[in-house]
Formats: sequence, C-alpha cells, structure tokens
Amino acid sequence: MRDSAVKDRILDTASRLFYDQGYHATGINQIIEEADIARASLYNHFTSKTELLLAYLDRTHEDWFLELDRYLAALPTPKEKLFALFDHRIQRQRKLKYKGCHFNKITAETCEDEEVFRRVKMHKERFRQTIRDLVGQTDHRRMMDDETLADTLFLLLEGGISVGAMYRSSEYAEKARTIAAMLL
Amino acid sequence: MRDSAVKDRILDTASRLFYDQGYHATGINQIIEEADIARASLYNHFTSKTELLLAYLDRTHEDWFLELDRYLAALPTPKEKLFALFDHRIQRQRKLKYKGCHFNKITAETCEDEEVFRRVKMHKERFRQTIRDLVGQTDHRRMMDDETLADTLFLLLEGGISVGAMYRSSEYAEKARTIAAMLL
DNA sequence: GCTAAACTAGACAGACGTGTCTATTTTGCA
DNA sequence: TGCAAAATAGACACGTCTGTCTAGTTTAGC
Repeated sequence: MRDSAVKDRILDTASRLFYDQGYHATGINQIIEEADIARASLYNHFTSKTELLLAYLDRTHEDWFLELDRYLAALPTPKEKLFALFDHRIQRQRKLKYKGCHFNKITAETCEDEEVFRRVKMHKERFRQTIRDLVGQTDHRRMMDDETLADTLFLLLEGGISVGAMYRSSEYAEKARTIAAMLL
Repeated sequence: MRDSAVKDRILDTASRLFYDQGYHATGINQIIEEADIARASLYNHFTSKTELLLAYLDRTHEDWFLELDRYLAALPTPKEKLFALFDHRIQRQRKLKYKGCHFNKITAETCEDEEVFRRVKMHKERFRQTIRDLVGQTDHRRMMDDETLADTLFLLLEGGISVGAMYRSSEYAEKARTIAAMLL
C-alpha cells in the first residue's frame, strides 16, 4: 500500500464528515467506522484530531483552487472568468446542499487556533486576489476603481454564499451574480 | 426569586459560551459551573440542551432588533439609518471580537434541525426587510431599483461580517460601508 | 522467501457528554 | 408562621470522547 490508500480514505471520510455535520460533532470513532480502517492506522497517519483538521483544510484549499482553475481555463475573457467565479460557486453549493463555505464553517466552530486561522485567512485572501487580478484585466464600466470593484465582487459573492447557507438556497448567490453584472 | 434570576443566569451564561466557543464545544457541565447554579435547576427551566439553544436563538433575535431599533431611533433620515446599519454591526463586531454573526455561526454547526433553521431564516429575513423598507424611503441615485439595491446592501453587509470573522477584522465591513455609500 | 513496514482488531484509561434522581435547604407569598 | 415552589449538592446511569497500547496479520520490496 504505497502512497497509502488508507490515508486517503481517512482524509476523505473525515473531510466529508467535518463538512456535513461539523468538526466537533464528528468523532474519531465515526471516522474509523465509516472509513473502515483501524484506529491505530488513523493515529499512525495523523497524530491527533487537530492534525486531521489541518490536513482537511490544506487539501480542501488545494482542491478548491484546482477545481476553480479547471473551470476558468475553458473561458476566453477575464470578464467571463469573473462571472464564472459566481457560476462555479453556485453550482458547487447546489452540489453541497447549501451548507456554505468550508472555511467559514470551520471559523464558526474553532476559536483561538492560530493554525486554523492562518489557513482560512490565506484561502480567502488568495480568492480575493484572484478576483483582483481578473478585474485588473477587465474592461468594466469604471463605476469604481479596480480595487473597490474587486472588493465589491468579493463581498457580494461571500455574502451570497453565507446567506445561501442560512436560507439553504442559491437565491442570493444568484442575485449577487446579477448585481455583479450591473457593475462590470 | 420571582421571574427567576436563575433562569436568566443560565441563559446568559449559555449564550456567552455558545457564541464564544461554539454550541457543540460547550457542555452542560461548563454552563452550570459558570452560571453557578445547580444541575437540576437547568433541567427545571430547560428540558434539554436543544431547548436551551432555541431559547438562546430567540433571545438573541429579540435583543438584536431591540438594540438596532434603539440605535436607529436617534437618526432623522432613512439614508442615515441605512448607514447606521453598517455602523452598528461594525461596532458590535468590534465588541464581539469579530466572531461573526450569531445565526451564521449556529447554521455552521447544526445540520438538519428545522427549529434552528426556521429561526435563523426568520432573523435574516427580517433584517433584509428592514433594509428594504429603508431603501424604499430613501432618495438614492437610482443606479438600480429599490429591490436590487436592498439586496446589494444586504449582501455587502452580510459578506462584510462573514469575511470579518475569517479575517478577525472590521476591514471588509468598513469597505462594504464605503461601497454602499457609492450606491446610495 | 525473508524482513520491515503497514495494517488489523480490540482492550483500555480517563475524561467528559447528557439527562435523571434523591434528599435537603432556601425562598417567596398568603 | 407555615407551606409550596424553587433552588441546592451531588450521586448515578450510560454513553461517547480522544488517545495509547498490545498482539497478531497482511503487504511490499529486496
């Protein structure tokens, strides 16, 4: 079992459970049960539940941008890519049953863990920067400067996802997209 | 002890802990310890931890709008009131150490509890309606129709608070206010 | 085929979770 | 002042939590 399939199965299962039912509501016992692995295997690959959480955040972050890049790659113009940011997350939320942003969820559950905080902030900052770069390459209506427009799009989208989790709906994320279209 | 001070102390303590460290991370034992009340007293006033959670949401909702109404009452124009929505929540988040919206936090922790969901949605919907009403009374630049403007302000503010929790900062809520000023 | 690493099952420790119960004391009011 | 309601302390049941450990089995690579 080189590049252990076991480790992947642990992380897959933990990720699913952490997101679906929450970090604190998920116990090690449930993870080993559903991943169908031995208790010692888990503690062989991860020294603690906290390490597992950090691995979950790291992998989610990587996958998240890989998926996004793949989605954007097909599109020719920066403006289309900007719209695609909305579309991609709307589709994603639909698939995830509107449980909201992974990083927002973890922030809501964990307090005072600097390692968690660092990862969450880095993830969001990179996303914001992605928007900022695309805005810089876009011919927009110049209703506001590039920086402000990027912030606006970022806030609309984050707001849409956050509200979407509370409404269990993509309604507001779609409204955010419509509003973005008026500004671009 | 009429209108039991004990019950208040329970709810005060539970509310503080639910918000500060999370619902699942807070145990009954810690609540009775910090509230300095007997175990049986808690279960006399609340049948279960879930009931305590619902009471927490109900009271938070009521207090939230009472506080907001008091804040808005002093202001003469609807436009000033709209800005005050931002100011009020920014100040509040500063006081709460940027842990974000109570209802957003609970949504992130609890899945599939319809009673929780109902309360969260009702709270947000009422807030959105508050914005909508104020927009209807405001002479704004007509860059968009009233409904869309209200949605925009709602999304900007919710986004600002949500991002603020992940950045532990009021930076983006303040940016949201600045953007709102450009649209109003 | 041998060896070491990886995986397995499962017992265990010790803390903590929620909720119930008893028995006693305090409190508020008529 | 007397009595019912409300509060107290704390034991208890029973489950779950994280993390450790032992001992046996499977697997991969030389």
